[in-house]
Amino acid sequence: MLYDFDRADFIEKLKVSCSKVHIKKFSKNETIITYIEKRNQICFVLKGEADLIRYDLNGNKTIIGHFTKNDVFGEFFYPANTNNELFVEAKKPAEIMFLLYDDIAEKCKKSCTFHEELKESLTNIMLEKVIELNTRIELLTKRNTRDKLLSYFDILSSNRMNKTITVPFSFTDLADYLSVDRSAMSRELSHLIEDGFIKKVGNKITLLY
Amino acid sequence: MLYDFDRADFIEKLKVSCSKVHIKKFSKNETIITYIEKRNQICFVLKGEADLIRYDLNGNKTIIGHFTKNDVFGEFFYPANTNNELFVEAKKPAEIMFLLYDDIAEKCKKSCTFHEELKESLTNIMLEKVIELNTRIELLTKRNTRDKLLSYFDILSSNRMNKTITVPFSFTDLADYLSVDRSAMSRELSHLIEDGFIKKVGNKITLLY
DNA sequence: ATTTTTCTGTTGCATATGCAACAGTTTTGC
DNA sequence: GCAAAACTGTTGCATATGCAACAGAAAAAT
Repeated sequence: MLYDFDRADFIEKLKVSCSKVHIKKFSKNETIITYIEKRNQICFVLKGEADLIRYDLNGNKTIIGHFTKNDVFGEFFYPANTNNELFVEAKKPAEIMFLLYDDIAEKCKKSCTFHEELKESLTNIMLEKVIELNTRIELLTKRNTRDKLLSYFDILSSNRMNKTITVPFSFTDLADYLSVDRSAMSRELSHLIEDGFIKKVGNKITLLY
Repeated sequence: MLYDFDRADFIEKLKVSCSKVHIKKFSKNETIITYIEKRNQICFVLKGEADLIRYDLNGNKTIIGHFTKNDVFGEFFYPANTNNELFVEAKKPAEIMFLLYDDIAEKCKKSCTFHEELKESLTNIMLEKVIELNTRIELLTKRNTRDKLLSYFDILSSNRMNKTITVPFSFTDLADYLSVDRSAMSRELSHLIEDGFIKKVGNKITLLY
């Protein structure tokens, strides 16, 4: 069944048994890929963390996605006609595995022992990606900063089944992720504390409701 | 190659040769599905138009997605743990084809002549969905209403390769789609006209830049 | 250990946005 | 064909948000 898919297991298998992949290390703040030409590239995070970042024409930065171990990204998943500068940057020392979709679809047949399984896994990865993106859309469609913050905390909280969560961003980056001004978000965090919705110690947030 | 995938063709094939699908007609404003239980349902628009709608706890309406002929939707693509009321509603008289993922993955083998192709097509559909959602995220991360409107018009314009576009929504619904207040959006449209960015006749918009 | 850079929480101010209300128009339903 | 409902553009007002600037704290670089 689809929802039992074990991505960690799949990535490990791919790493050891497919000759078409290659792996590269990146130090902090290094650019992993830019979104301009490799229409069929798929990337897997083996270690570390990375952000998908956009700068628009006004210089506003937006964190489109935040990726950690076993997450997947790449231009393969992105519309080709975007006008903005897009790139993925390592936020912590990272190890990334690269793969071309064409190698799965066509040429890999001889070298991989689990070619069919690989193709099916790709479907699973897509599905997870779709769900991840729909979650993000739910966040971004909230009408104000307060609701964005609360929704974001809610999602983290229910994922980890814990009322206390550790924000995996700096608050500067969280603002870019929620697509709001940093100082305005900071102010709203203070209000949430005043109003008794949350408790905040460093980057640990406890939901009080 | 993946980017040559012909979804219209695929849907037609599925319709005539798979015994597992069923087709149903809906009149305007009728609810097609609610997102609560059918975790593996996939829906195809054969005719008409439909919106994926969310009402949050404050009663705010958001149009999460807008679907026309050959578009795909369904709870299969949505995170299970969402707290909001979600449903798809026909905006024009619609004909929808329903399919369960499990039927593709397992049981369909005997009845469908093109089972393998079907599975591969599903990957393509997922990929298109991912790209569609990433486009939507680009829109929603714009910091203000003006940029959202211009981005939205840009996307329509480049899709149809025409500086004049027909907005497929009422302006009321467009506001819900961009996740902004209707009157504020209306005001901003007026400013865009004043400032010479666009021309507007009814629901036809011409980009002047 | 020391310097430099980044992050954080604040605040004052300008402005964009949300909200409510209204009237004119268009669309829908009967 | 008529009445009801939905859509549209506008406005006044309250407020949330963006923007700029600042100082102290924390983290990174040397």
